[in-house]
Amino acid sequence: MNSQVPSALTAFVRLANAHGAMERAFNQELQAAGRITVTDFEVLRRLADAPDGRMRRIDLAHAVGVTPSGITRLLDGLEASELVGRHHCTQDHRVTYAVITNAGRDVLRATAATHLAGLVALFAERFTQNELNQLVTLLGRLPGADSDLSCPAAAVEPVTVES
Amino acid sequence: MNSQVPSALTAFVRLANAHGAMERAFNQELQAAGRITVTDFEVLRRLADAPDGRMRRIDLAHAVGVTPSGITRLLDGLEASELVGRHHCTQDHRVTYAVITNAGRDVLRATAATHLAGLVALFAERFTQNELNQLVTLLGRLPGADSDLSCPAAAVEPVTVES
DNA sequence: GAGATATACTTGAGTACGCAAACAGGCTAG
DNA sequence: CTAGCCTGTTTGCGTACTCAAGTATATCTC
Repeated sequence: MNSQVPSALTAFVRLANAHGAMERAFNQELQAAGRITVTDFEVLRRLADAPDGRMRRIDLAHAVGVTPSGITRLLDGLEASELVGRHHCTQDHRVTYAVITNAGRDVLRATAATHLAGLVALFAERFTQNELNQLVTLLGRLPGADSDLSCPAAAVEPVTVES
Repeated sequence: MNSQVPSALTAFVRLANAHGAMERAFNQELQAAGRITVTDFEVLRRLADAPDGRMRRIDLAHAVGVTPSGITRLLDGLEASELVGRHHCTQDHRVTYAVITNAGRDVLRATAATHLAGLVALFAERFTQNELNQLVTLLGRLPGADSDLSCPAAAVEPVTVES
């Protein structure tokens, strides 16, 4: 194992371990607070921030970093708990929107308080604001980066949630 | 969503997305090269680097960031493909070691070349050596950090792999 | 306007974990 | 020496995805 390798490997391993540990911790926290997972939380957050509280499923999938089939199953659960609804696009019948419901916003509010506090505390304990910013920009260069698509193709038609 | 929060949240989201994207990419690469996953690779690598090519299962679990039950199932697979064997500790009958086999070392060699090259390339494309070091130290402060336990409680007794 | 191709989404089957509980062996205190 | 606790491991059961393949719908080309 030659001598150029180690830092790249270490970076990857640390990334993986940190992600695993944090995800596990936050999942428990969120499970306790509102019976949702970290990914569910991300979905609700994205929807709540999007215009009209809705997004195309595929954009949502991309935003939270799962595959199209992943978002289907994920939303299956959230639809079953009535935290999001679906809304068919009248212009393009291929696409359907995921729409956050009032119940969804309630759960988001209820969980956001403790979750975000925990998140902030975790980072505040270990980094100065400066270091945190550095971390964010460095992570942003990695593949799969947020791409923070500010929800294109939304805010087009009136919203009517079904089911 | 108040104004202190965003960088912590962004850090976490980027971490998650980067990890997901990289893991998926490397999994495909490794699957093609040697029918193993990223986690399998990590296990083989750790074992190969450990004295006598063996580690206590629980230390291994911690090192690669899975739970004890996770390591059991993970090693089930590697044992089935004869890439690792097991070795009972004669001093403490609770513990059993995972031992890398010759076949395991072969697979590791075969996959390491391309995998590590890919890893290095990925980082080299995006970061200077300096930035990479920064990233590594910042990530090292996150929970679940490597703790690089240099395999305590190993190198004690003669190794005899069974089945 | 008829294919061909691309996009959005769903479904079937499989996998890689996790948690909680069970169990076995070891350690300590009386 | 025995009762209680701690540690290492496995097992049952559940879940959150993945990939590959299938179905609609849209778009592009001639």
